Amino acid sequence: MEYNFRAIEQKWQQHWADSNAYTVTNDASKPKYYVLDMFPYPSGAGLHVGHPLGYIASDIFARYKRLKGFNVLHPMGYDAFGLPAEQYALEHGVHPAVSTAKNIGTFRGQLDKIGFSFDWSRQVNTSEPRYYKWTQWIFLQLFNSWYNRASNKTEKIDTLIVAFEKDGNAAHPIPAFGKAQADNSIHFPERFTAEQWKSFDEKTQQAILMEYRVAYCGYGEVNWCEALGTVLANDEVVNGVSERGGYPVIKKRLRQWYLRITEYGDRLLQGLQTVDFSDAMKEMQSNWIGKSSGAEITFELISPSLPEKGLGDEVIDHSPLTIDVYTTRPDTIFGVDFMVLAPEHELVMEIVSDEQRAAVEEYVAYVKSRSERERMAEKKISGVFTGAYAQHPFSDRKIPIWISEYVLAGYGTGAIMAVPSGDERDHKFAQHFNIPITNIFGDAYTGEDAVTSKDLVLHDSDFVNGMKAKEAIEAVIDKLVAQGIGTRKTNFKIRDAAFSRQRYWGEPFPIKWVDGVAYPLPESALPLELPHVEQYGPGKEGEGPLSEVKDWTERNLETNTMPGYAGSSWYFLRYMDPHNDTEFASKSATDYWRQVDLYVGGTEHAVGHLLYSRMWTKALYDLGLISFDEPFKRLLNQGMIQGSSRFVYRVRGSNQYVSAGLKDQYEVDEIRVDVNFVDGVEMDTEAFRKWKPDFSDAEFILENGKYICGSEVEKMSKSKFNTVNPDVLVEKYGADTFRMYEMFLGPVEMSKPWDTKGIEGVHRFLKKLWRLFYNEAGLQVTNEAPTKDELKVLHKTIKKIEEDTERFSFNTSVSSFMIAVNELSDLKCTKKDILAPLLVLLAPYAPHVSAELWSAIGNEGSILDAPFPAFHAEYLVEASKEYPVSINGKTRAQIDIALDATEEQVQALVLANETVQKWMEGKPLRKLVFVKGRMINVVV
RNA sequence: GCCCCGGUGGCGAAACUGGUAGACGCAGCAGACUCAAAAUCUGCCAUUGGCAACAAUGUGCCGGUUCGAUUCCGGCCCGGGGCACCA
Repeated sequence: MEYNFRAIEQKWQQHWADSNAYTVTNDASKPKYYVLDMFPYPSGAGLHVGHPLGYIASDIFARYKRLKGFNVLHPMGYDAFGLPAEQYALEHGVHPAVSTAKNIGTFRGQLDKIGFSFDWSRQVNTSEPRYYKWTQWIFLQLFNSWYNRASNKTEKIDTLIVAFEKDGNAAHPIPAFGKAQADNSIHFPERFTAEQWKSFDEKTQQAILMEYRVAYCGYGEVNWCEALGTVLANDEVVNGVSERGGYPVIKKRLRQWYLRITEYGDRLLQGLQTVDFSDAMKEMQSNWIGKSSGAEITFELISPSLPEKGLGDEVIDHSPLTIDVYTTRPDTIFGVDFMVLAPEHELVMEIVSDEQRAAVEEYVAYVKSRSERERMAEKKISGVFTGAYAQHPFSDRKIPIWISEYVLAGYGTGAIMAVPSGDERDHKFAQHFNIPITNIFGDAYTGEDAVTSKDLVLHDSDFVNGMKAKEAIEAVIDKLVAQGIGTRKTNFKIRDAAFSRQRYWGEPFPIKWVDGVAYPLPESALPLELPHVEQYGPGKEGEGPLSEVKDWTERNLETNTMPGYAGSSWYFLRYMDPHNDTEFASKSATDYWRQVDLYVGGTEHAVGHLLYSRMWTKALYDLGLISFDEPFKRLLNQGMIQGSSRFVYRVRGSNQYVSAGLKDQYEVDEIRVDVNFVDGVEMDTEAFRKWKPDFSDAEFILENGKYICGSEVEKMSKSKFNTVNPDVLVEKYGADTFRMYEMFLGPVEMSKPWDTKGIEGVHRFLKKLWRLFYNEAGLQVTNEAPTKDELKVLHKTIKKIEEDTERFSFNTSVSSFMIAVNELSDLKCTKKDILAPLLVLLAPYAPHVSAELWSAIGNEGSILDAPFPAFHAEYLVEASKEYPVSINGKTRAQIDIALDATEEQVQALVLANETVQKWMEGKPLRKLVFVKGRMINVVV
């Protein structure tokens, strides 16, 4: 009987679907295990072989855990809202709801063929009202919350109102004053008393509360993408252009919704220590959060109204202007030679001298005109002196104040103290503008480069002379605090996340505007359904398409929609209880499933999705809605599968195509060809002629009778003709072969180019496995007792598969299966006691063929729930190899031995070993030295 | 520029806390079966020298630690990824 994979796979996929074999219950009696894939947005392009890589890895692991006796949650769904889905719809002139539904259909069909164990009864789709009802609901929780820095927790906004009524905001200063003012006409002080609070009208009170809300609306500099007609979050902008489409992005001041993720910076950083992410991932996240510590120092301005100018009488008697700077190196304070303000700094126009005013205005205008992209592309040194001076806090030096675009308005205080001898950028700036440099590092500073080491003693630095950075930083901060002119300060690079899009295809905000105040809709109004519109392209400047919907604007509803990451920030919770109509997920469900034990996906979401979901989880945790504050316990990043493109070489001006080895003899043009009719590098010239009409009468200049293509590894994409469709491979070799081959390519975490060539080897393995069971005469499996050799093969394999699967080394697992089948073939093993457990081991990797053979040899029950075979070390205990070694003239033997052997077993084995006996020559055994798990040194 | 990760046959790769480097697979070569082909099976397959047994060399390069280094340490070269005026 032949291995008929098509019939087998169809039969079992049907069987498992009909019997709901993958449906899981929230069964608290079994230990749980949650394996999650990053859900896809259903693009219309269809899958290529790179897409299922992570899904196959997670499927193997989920099936493995199930065999190990866990109740495994392994769901799948669709991230259907957001820019990619909408852009696809726009490009194809179809309504996003229609294209999304169609793409989901295609996607599902492709996935089903590969034989995944997803519990589709738990499927979620972020664009369905019954799902986004709860996205909106969670948004309302965030809107109705504030971050209490004192308790370090997200709390209900009511608790803040109570605090205001009692003590004003003395204990809870506004986190970023002015940031949340959507309406510039409302004014309120930064600090207020209880009485003041009570005296404010509703509008002012609401404006104040907005300054605290975790989800808030305000004016801010946002990344505006004209081509996409929307605002983008920082992580959606790469090198000054949009991540999606590569369109230019400019800074623009707009009304925007934000998430106050900055308040969670410290916890997001600390939480990284409790999760199992790769070092690279943790580093990317901590770089993005960008915590630094130092001091904020107040510099006092020297009044420009100097006596010789004769303006003395005119000066109003207010206290002198001050400028706060942030520095991580307060120890270098005696090296301050100038200060620099960001051109956007609010004091620039106040401090500028009359002589410098024109130059400063010109420079500010110039900076404003420059796009983000230009700034990044040409980092030339630029700046202007303001004509103003500040007083050095500890000496009588006059510090000139400059402005320059190298100082960013959005970080720290938007102003710095410049220490050219201790900072590269300050050094270059000083050199460029010929500002004299004070050396505080003695001989270590040569005048060429700034000294950035923290391990050198300071010179010419008054009370910190002779100290190294660490000590001096403390000394300076102490003195600043004592004099009331500075504080210890921590800063974060992370900014609040822009949470609104001026687009159609997203969750509507459950917010209503009344007289310039945002009010939440009542829960009973959820879901607030996205209205159907015909015109869903970008709307008028700063406003989304919803602003064109009359019914919508009449109800004064918010016209922005939520960004793509809204729905994906909590979907892992919905899988736990997907049909719940009264809660986003019941507490009992979230308490049972808790964190995702294994999350599989690409690294591209490092600073977007992963950070946002971590933040949402922390907020929900603080509010008592779930009982864990990190969503993902362990993260596995699968590598990218690259395409391997093929080229032909057309002799210029002809229809002759020359093989790669001979192309240097001609003047040629390089043309991409579809990899699917190239076998390795040898092209099927007939298929090429048929490919496009242009090539139908192509002639070929061959080498050794073959046409050899050129090749290059690049990203897999349709336009490069290097995509390989999994459907084709599944049709030709079967899902089991495809799954195992994807794993066999190399470590999952590693990026590698796709190469179809080797798939035959894996297919041969499955055929060989099949022949252990069946020959021409039929089923050969017997109930005879296995031999020692057969048991050894089995248990060696159990051990390998278990270890390798646990550490995600799926490629070596596949090799181990091949070795096992080769060895059992050599032993002509047909024993059920060996083959049945082997099938269980194989079931996660090649579920269909395993199930077929498992039932063929008369096993009861489903292989999906068969117990994972137990490993017995005693079958492996025997010396397999000896190596004589001479060390320092003494003879030693090294013996390879079973890993799990007990000490007595080792003793017995060593003494029985022939080689050792020979060396010992009757002398007593002196010492056994374990060298490495399974190796021992014998000292005679 | 800074921070990660990697560099092993013709190719994809393995070697888990230092212990026979190249498992397993692809490609290649030789052979068996066959009228023939496919399928299958067997053997060979790092480099150099040799008919051979064998010998020498060999995990990007240079040096170190060790009885022993792909693995650990120091310095360099190359490739991939991330960050990039964050004071």
